[in-house]
Amino acid sequence: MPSSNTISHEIAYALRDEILRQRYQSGDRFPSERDLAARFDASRGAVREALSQLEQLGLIRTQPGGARVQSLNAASLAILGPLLELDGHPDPLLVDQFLQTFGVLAALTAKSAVNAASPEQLIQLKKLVVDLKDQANDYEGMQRPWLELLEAMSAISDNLVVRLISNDLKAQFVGQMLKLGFRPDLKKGSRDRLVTTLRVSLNEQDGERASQAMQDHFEEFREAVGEAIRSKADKPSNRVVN
Amino acid sequence: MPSSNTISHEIAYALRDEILRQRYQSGDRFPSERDLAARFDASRGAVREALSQLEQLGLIRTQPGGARVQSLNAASLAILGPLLELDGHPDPLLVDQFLQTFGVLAALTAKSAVNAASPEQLIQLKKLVVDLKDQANDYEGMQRPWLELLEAMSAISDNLVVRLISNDLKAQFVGQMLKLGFRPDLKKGSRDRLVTTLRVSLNEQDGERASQAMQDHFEEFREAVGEAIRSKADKPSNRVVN
DNA sequence: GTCCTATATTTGGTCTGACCAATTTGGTCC
DNA sequence: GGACCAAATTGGTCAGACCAAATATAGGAC
Repeated sequence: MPSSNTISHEIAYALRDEILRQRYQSGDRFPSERDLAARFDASRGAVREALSQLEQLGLIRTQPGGARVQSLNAASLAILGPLLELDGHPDPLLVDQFLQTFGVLAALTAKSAVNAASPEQLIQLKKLVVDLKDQANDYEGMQRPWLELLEAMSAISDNLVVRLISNDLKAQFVGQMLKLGFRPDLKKGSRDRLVTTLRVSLNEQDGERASQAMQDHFEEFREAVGEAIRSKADKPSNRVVN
Repeated sequence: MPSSNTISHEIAYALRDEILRQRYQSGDRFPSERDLAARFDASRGAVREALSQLEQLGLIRTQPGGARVQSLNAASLAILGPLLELDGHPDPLLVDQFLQTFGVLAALTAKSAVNAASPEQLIQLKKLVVDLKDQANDYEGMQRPWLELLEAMSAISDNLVVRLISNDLKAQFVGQMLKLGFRPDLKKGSRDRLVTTLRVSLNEQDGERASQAMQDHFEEFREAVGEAIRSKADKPSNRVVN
């Protein structure tokens, strides 16, 4: 439950949690800085720095006269991580949406990468795909070449927009998953199919096909994760909506 | 140009600009808060709030002993906007990447929305598609129903991850485009094709087809924007003096 | 009673100056 | 040259104060 070494981060963490748990309605007045300083037994400066963080997250909007809580839908992408760890276990729906989104971005990356790759880069990618196939079946052993392949494709496609999104997404999601010791296992058939199709697409430099392979693969992965989550937590989750 | 009413925002703006212009190398020491306070003739508190913003953007990392500049690739999505307006005119490559990314996300939204829509929602969507067709040819007149359609689809598909990404993306990109008085015009044929295909997909509740239509439309839009930028970029830009 | 306006209060934004703890830095000693 | 220790630097926090914008309140006009 920790989240920081500094007081301002602790305050920000606590307040962020309250907002994410819908303790305030969108549009509500937020407690004044002086009240918060008293409540957390901190200085107004520390509170202000915490509020500054919440403002960057798009959770509140400050203005002389008072701060107000904003709609969650207007928030920044950076709240995904906190949202995922709200109740100690990830919300299945949110995880599903995450994977779906990450899937289309990965597919786009694959398409661009394969289409734009130089001959040398094609060779590099082929090598990584082989690694993917030869790798052991344990989770860590398989995860590394997989991430390497994604990273290589990302570097080749050189799409800063996708990279920035992936930064945020990965930082928040992967971190949460690992923290929970979460290892969905992917059926071997799915991986083999991916490897085969990727190989073909690389040989023919057919980005569209690579994209499709990636998309299909993520689809299967998504289902595997969904099952894993369902079997792990039967407890009802209170998803935050709207 | 300035960018805010408060001093801390102004400082953050200036420093962000310098970092984005590669004035510092990744890993470099950042000037101390006291130095910055002296330089901007402001209090240390105001500087600290500015640095807090930069930290949220992932541009710097602070620590007792000194702050350091981080790699741009590790930054948050929120730097896209500032990056777009760096030299007064948007970087064509970045704009292209943006539209490509936004396109696949819009396609995903369309697929989910059409597949998940209730009968009433299908009717609503059809209505919006008709609006799209009937609308006048001027830019503002066409932009509204288009945004309304996207918003409706986003609400129906209810994918918080995509929504959050789109928030950041739209906030930064659309704002920049409008600020530059940028109105790429889309060939009428492209719009008609989109309307027609969307109609069919709605009638048959075929998400896949809606997705494809969206994707194709964005592709054409992307090319139109590319041309518009190229034809505009000939004018000399008013560079900021270092 | 309702509506509008002028006033008082609350609130965010900023400043000054101070203290602590962690990190750097620089020099010393081996 | 490298390991080690002391001093200077730096970020994190606190306290109290002032201003301007926004809000809440009281009062008057209808």
